[in-house]
Amino acid sequence: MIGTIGNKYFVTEKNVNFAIKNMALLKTSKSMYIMYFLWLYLSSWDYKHYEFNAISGSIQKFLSLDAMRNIPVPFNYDIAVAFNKQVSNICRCITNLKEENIQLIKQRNELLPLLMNGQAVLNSDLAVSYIIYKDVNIRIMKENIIQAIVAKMQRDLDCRQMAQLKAVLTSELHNVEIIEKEECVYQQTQENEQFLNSFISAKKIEGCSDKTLAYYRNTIERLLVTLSMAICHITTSDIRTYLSDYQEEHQSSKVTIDNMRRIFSSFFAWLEDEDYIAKSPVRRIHKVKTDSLVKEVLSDEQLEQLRDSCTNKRDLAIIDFLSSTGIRVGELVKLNREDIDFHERQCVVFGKGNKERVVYFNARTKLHLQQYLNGRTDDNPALFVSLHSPHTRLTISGVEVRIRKLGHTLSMPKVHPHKFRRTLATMAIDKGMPIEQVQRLLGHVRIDTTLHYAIVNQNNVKLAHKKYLG
DNA sequence: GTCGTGACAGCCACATCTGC
DNA sequence: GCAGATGTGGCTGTCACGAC
Repeated sequence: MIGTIGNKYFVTEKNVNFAIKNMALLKTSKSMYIMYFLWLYLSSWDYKHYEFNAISGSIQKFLSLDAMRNIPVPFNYDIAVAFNKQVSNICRCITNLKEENIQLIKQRNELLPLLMNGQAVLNSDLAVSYIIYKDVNIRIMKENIIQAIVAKMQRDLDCRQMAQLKAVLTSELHNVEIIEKEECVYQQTQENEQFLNSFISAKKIEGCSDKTLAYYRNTIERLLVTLSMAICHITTSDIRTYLSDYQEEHQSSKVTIDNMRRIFSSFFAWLEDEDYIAKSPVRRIHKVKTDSLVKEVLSDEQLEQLRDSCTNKRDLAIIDFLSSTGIRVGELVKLNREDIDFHERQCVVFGKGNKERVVYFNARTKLHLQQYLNGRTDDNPALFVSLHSPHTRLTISGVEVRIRKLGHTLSMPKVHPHKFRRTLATMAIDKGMPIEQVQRLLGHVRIDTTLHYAIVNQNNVKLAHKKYLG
C-alpha cells in the first residue's frame, strides 16, 4: 500500500513502477494470504488512532520510517489467513470497482476534448451517460426548432407578431415529431465552441484578467458539454436543472451556484445582445439568495499573541505591517523596499483596480521592518522575500500559509491576512475615526463598502445602546 | 437599495526545493 | 532521510464597484 496520509491505495502489481518519496507510506507483506487483512487493518480506527499520534510534519503530514516500523498490528497468522479468506471476494470487488473508476475517469478525459471539438456527441439521455461516437444519433427537438425560428424572425416582427408566430408553430406542430440528424449535432457543437470563443474574446477586450477568463471558459464549457445541445436550443429549464444537479452532486453552497448563474447570465446576455439568440434563458432565473454572516476580527490580545509567536524578524514585520496599514495581502507582496518612506512612516501601494494610494504605519512597525531589512543579505528589491535562498519574492499563498500556521500554533482558528485589514477598519471605527478617513485609508471608492466594516462589531451597538438608551 | 460582474481571498491537496 | 518552507493549481467564497 502506498499513499500520503489519509489516502491508501491497494497495489496488486508485482512490479511497482513509481517512486516511493519521503512523504509516502509503504507497507508490504510477502504473504498473499494476509494482504486483505493488512489492507483493512490500515483503514481501521485502531490504526488511524496510532497514525494520529505518530504523525509528523506541520505543513504536509507524514510518518517517519521508525513510526512505520513500529505500527502495532494485532497479528495472529492463522486468524489473519482465515479473515483474508472470508473477505477476499469483497475486497476483490472493491479493487475492481476502483480500477473501473480509474478507467472511466481516463475515458472521460479522452472524450471531453472530442466532445468540445464535435468529434463525439452525447445523446439526450444523460441520466445513463450513454455516449455515441461516430455513429448515428437522433434527437427529438420540436421546442428547440420553434425557438430557433422565433429567434430568426425577431428583427422582422414586433412582440405581438412574435407571440402569434410562436403560438401558430406550437399549434401546427402539435402532432408532429421532428428528428435531428447527427451531422447537425456536430455542426451545433462546433458552433457552440465558436460562440464561446467569441464571448471569451469579447471579455478579453473588455479587460478581464486571464484568471477570470479561464474561470468563465471552464464554467461555460462544463454546461455545454453536460447539456450537449446547440446554444440556441438551451432553455431556462435546462439551466435550472443543471444548476440544481450540480449543487446536489458537488454539495456546493448557494454562493457557488449563484456565481455560476452570473457567468451563464453574462454569456447568454452577450449572445442576446449579439442577436445570436432571441432571449437569454437565464433572465428568468433570479439571484440565489445567500446567507449574510458576521465576520470576526482579531482582539488586541490575539494580535499580541501572534507577534509573540513569531520566530523570525520577517514574520513579525509582516504581522506588524498588515495590522498597522490594513493593506490587502495582494498589495503587500507587490511592495518593494524603495516604496517605503521610513521618515514619514508611509508607503505607496498599488491596489485593487490598478489604483495607487498612500498608507501609513506606526513606530513599532517601522522598527521591526528596519530590523528585518537590515538583517537581509540578498539584493532582491522585494520588501518581503523567502527565508531561504534564492530569497525570491514572497507570494500571496506564502503569506497566507505562514500566518495560518502561526494561528494554528496558538490554537487560533481562521487567521488570514484579510482579517488584519478587517481588524484595523473595525478598530478605527470603534475609536471614533471619521468614516471618510477610514474609507481613504482602506482605498475604497464608495463609502458603503467601508460601512460593511462599521457593522461588524456588535459591541458598538451595545455601547451605543448603553450610552443613548440605557 | 439592489443587481450584475470582475477581481481577489481562502482553502486544500500536492509538488518541489532546501538545509540539517 | 527527515522536516520545514514555499510554490502551484483548482475550486469555493467574498469583496468591491459601477449601473440601474
